[in-house]
Amino acid sequence: MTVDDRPYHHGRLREALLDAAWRSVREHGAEQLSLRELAREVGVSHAAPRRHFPDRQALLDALAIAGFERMDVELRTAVAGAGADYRDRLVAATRAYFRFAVDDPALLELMYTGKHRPGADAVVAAVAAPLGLLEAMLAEGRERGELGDGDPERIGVLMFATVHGLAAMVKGRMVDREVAGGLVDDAVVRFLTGGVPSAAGAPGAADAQGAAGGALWTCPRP
Amino acid sequence: MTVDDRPYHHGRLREALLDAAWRSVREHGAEQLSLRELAREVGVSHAAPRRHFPDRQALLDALAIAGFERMDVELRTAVAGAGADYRDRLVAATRAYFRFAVDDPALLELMYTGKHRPGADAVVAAVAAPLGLLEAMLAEGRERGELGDGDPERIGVLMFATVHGLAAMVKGRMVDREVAGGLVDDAVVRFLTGGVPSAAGAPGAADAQGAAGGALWTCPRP
DNA sequence: ACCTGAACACCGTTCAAGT
DNA sequence: ACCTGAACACCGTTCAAGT
Repeated sequence: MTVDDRPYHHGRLREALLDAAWRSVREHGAEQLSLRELAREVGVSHAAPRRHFPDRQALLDALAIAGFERMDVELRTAVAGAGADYRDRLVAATRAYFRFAVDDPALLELMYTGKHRPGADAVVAAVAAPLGLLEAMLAEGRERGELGDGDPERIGVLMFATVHGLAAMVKGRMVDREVAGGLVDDAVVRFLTGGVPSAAGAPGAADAQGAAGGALWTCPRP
Repeated sequence: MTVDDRPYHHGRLREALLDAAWRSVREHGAEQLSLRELAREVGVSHAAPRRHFPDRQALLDALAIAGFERMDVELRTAVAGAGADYRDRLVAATRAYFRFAVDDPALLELMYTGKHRPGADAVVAAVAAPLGLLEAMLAEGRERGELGDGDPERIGVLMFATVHGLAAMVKGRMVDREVAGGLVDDAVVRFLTGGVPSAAGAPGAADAQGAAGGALWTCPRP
């Protein structure tokens, strides 16, 4: 894995630590992350990380910031690749958020818990980029007359809450990923068309429900 | 605070530990909880908790179970005190969940992370009670014809996602509690009437928005 | 400039021993 | 039956010292 006998003496330690930390958080959650284990994994003394991250929280903050940056890239890439139609691009954005949240739930949690910790200004600043995309898309929808009589800000908050909440339910094993994904698509379309998200059968959601035909909830009920 | 010189030798240790743990989690989160500090606080040796909780996780699980039980009580109390009208009772239930989630976010997180950990059967079982209430209320709504043409199961999942998501946004300081609470009421009513939750002005939500008049989001944007 | 090694104060867990 | 005290292996953080 290493090029020579002293692999991390030349400025790659910071990146190597972030890389190992990301894998550790992804697999075991931020709570389990151990600086000493990270240092061992990377082949460096336990005090070495201190040069790059003053303490454990600083490393977690850096990870959270990188997470928001990656989220922003993924959202914008998804929107750019969705073609010209406004609704397609909005669906692509919400799908990308849902996918990010479901694929890496521990990172998302780290991002939000890091954000509302006092003194984490850099983390708070990092959230502005992806949030700016949502705002821009809703402003565009308003201009295009795609939002009906709805208030763009209310639509934005409720859309975020719905997608975020459905992702949380998938994380908590209350609904299957595919079912929740179908509900995301459904909800977004209906937020635009003015229908209620709860009615059956939306453009792209039929197949997600279809064959299974049974219960939506996956948790045991009385 | 104590009756005599040996205050916790007679079976009250378990309750005292859970009580201290609940306060600690509520204030600093589950991650920060220290068994040794708890034992110190309660006035007992650091090994004493072991008689009642085999390890740290067992104490957290007991706390999660107690959390679901308390949630169930609060939901049912709220519904019972809301009068006879179906919609009032449904709004009362969602308000109670929102209130629980916003008032004690660290406990809620502990409850859900504890739930989807392998081997936590007792925690999984405890979630059935409050979820049963939601299911019963939607079944009643269907019988009463209050759900329009919507599928009760889809309405249930989406309502849960919306309320849970809005509570998460309050926790993350993305929206104010009052604004989110107004959106909860609004969304529930519109899930029933068949309107879209995003449109402006719902029965009980006007005042929550009103005076402030400004932005719904409370986080910095570009 | 970047990393090491020893030291300090904490932690969860275990286990023989006390009452 | 319930609790104590010592022990073990970990942890984050600090700091003088090495290259």
